[in-house]
Parts: sequence; C-alpha cells; structure tokens
Amino acid sequence: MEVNNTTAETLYNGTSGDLLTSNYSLAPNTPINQNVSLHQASLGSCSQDFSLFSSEIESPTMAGSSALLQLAPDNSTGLNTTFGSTNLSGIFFPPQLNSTVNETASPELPDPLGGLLDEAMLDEISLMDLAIEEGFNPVQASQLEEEFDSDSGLSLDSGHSPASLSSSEASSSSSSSSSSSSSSSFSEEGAVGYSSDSENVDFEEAEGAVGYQPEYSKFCRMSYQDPSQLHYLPYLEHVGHNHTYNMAPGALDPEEPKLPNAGKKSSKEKPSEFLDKQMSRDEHRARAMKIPFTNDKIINLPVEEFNELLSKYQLSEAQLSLIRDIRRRGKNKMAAQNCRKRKLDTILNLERDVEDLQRDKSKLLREKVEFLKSIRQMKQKVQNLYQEVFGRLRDENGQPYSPSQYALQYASDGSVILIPRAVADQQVRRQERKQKDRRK
DNA sequence: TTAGCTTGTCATAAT
DNA sequence: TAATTATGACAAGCT
Repeated sequence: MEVNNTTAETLYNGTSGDLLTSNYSLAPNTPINQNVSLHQASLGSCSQDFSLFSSEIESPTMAGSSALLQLAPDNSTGLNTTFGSTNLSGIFFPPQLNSTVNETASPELPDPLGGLLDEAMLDEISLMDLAIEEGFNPVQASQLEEEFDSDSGLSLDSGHSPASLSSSEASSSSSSSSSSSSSSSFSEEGAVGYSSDSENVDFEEAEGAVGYQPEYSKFCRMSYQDPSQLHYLPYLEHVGHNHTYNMAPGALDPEEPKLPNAGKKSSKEKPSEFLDKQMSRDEHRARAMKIPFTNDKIINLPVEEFNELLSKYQLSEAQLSLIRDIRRRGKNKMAAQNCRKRKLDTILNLERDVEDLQRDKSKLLREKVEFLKSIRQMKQKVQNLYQEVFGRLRDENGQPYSPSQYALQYASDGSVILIPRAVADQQVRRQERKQKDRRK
C-alpha cells in the first residue's frame, strides 16, 4: 500500500450533476486531502468470476463517469505480486460498522472477501473433501471431474488381472508318479499354469511353470504341491494333504494303504508307505483299476493326444470312466488353485489401492489446510489494505469518511471508488442472490 | 476340542 | 456339442 499525493486527480473522478455527488456531498473538484493510490490493490487481472466487479455493480456508480471517488491504480509497487494473478479481485466493500466505532481511527472492518472466498473457493475445496470422505461416490466423483477437470488416474489396477491361463493346458501338474515323458506337449515336471510368489521360486524352474504370474502374494502358497517334491523339502512334508474323504468304503484297491496316521510321519515309516500316503485318491484309484498310464498324462495331455492314448489301449468302461473323472478332477483342481490365487491377488491389489487412496486423501487434506491458511493470510492482507485506504480518505472538510456510510468498491477496470454504504450493501445482496440462483 | 486355514471336489455357468 | 475354464460352496484334513 502506497500513498501517493501525485495521483490526486485520479482519485476523484466526479462530475457535476452526478447523482452520488449530489446525494453525498462530494462535489466535483473537491480535493481529497490525501489521495490514495491503490495500485497495490489493483487487481488488474481480476476475473469475470468475481461478479462483485461486474458491470452490474459498476453501473450505478460508474455510469457516466460519475463515481465519487476513483482510486486509480498505477504501476509502481504492487500487491499484484500477491494477488495479481489470482482471482482475488476483492471488492472493497466495507463492513457495516457499529456506530460506536471510532470512524477516524482505522475502523474495524470485517473481511471484505469473506463471502467470495467462502462461497466460491471453499465450496470447491469442501466438495473435494466431501468426495474423499464419502468414499468417492461415483456421481460426486464425476462432478468433481467435471468441475476440476480432474485427472487422478486412479484405478483399481485391472491390469493385474490374470493373463490368459490357457497355457495351463499345455503345462502339467506333477503327481507322485514319476512317469517318463512320452509327449512333447506337456512337461512331466508339471506346472499348474500359474506361478505365483516367492514361495514358488524354488520350484519354478523345476516345474517349468508358465502362465499367470502375479507380482507377489503373501497369501499364495505352493501351487499344486507335488508330494514328490517333499522328498527334497522335508520341512514341507507336513503340507501335503491327502483328501481321500470322498472315497466310498471299499472303493479303493484292497491293496491301497490305509492311513491311520495320515499327516503324521512316523519315524518308522518306510519310504514306500510315505509315497503311498502322498498319492492322491485318484492315483490310488488309477492304480487299483490298473490304468496303464500316469495321471499326469491323463490330466495334462491335449484332448487329441489324450484320445489317441485311450485308443491305444483296450480299456473297460469302468476304466474309461475313471480316467475321464481323473482328467476332469485334475483339471478342476488346477483351476481351483488358480482361481484361489487370482482371488487373493485381487484382494492384495485392492488393499494396495486402498492404501494409495488413503495416501492421496492425506495429501489432499494437507494441501487443503495449506490453501486455507494461505487464503486466511490473503484475506487479512486485503482487510488491512482496505482499512488503511479507507482510513486515509478525507472528505472536502478534511474529515474521514464514515465506514457506516461509505464503502470502497473495486471496479473491473482496476479503479477503486467510494460509494455509499447502502448501494454497496444492495449490490452485495443482489450478488448473493445471484450466486444462490446459480447453484440451483 | 475347537477354530481357522488349506485343499480337493462337485455343480454350474461361461467360454 | 464337447471340452475346458472359472468360481461358489462344501467337506475333510491339518495345525
């Protein structure tokens, strides 16, 4: 704020016959004791958004250059550095002061920008905050997007969706059998077409795993555990479940070992008994039915090769039925494992997304606090500026203007004018009505 | 003994 | 139409 006595002419722009002049005893050519340059407050870049500066406001006072006072901006120092590029085209509407206020001293002026900032800017911030706190209602989110041209880029990372698992068709699962390879179309080492986390790393090469490979999965366990692998990893021996519950009594081969201590490896247990325990129900069945090829092949051979294989042998209807069941169950087992891994990975991805969103929310809230702080400081500066300017104005008698009767108004052309308080209040009310209507 | 977890299986729908 | 895949539900086994 700079007081400049050389700009007296610009401070007063009244003309004879001016309505306000006549009404408020500010005759043209009446010198103002201290002309105030409001160049620092000249918000030349004020935007049309601030409707208080609209022509509608100007009209009663500026029409016909009849403003009582025009505090023209100049180009010296500037608040422009503070406000210049913003929309803080503050109207210097003075507050309605209590009549007891000492009018000559710097009057206690309420926030001249309060309405504007609260209504326009803070509403947007609140809307954003609401959207965050309410959990991104799609409607609100889209509104936000429209309003702020948001480009958050948030997504649920569907890119993590599993790749085609069709490759599992060409892969194989391993079983306890260690049959020799007779087909080039699948790996005897066995894989489920789904390789997952680090827990599988030790097996990935051996299993020749292909297909879906999630980034990581703290939940994912060994994929399609091969009991035969337990020989190499004794610490995992306890993991090998043997779900033979579905077997009808007597359905198994009489030779099939009973499992009185299933899951508890006895130190006296022979390796062959342990192997038997690791065999699946279908493997026991296949052995009981004397199926002439391995379950690996039954499950993993492509359908053409599978049918070819069947045609090479003279198989009974019971054997064929069992083979088809083994194939169906084997494929479904792998499918179930893949399905579960996918599900867990989806959960992990969603958890990660939630963490990301929470981080974003915290960041936005921090920014909001900073903005509010900044806005508060700017409002205080404008208020101080208003008080200083208003306090320096003098009428033709050298008396200060009463804040209860006059107000400063900042016009869209950068000039500042002194208008009657009643007119200013009327314009404020009109402006508020307009804003309300616009919201509807 | 019980709870929670894992895994295999079935049924069914989708591909 | 057959084969395969995906997935919810259920049950058994394990810790």
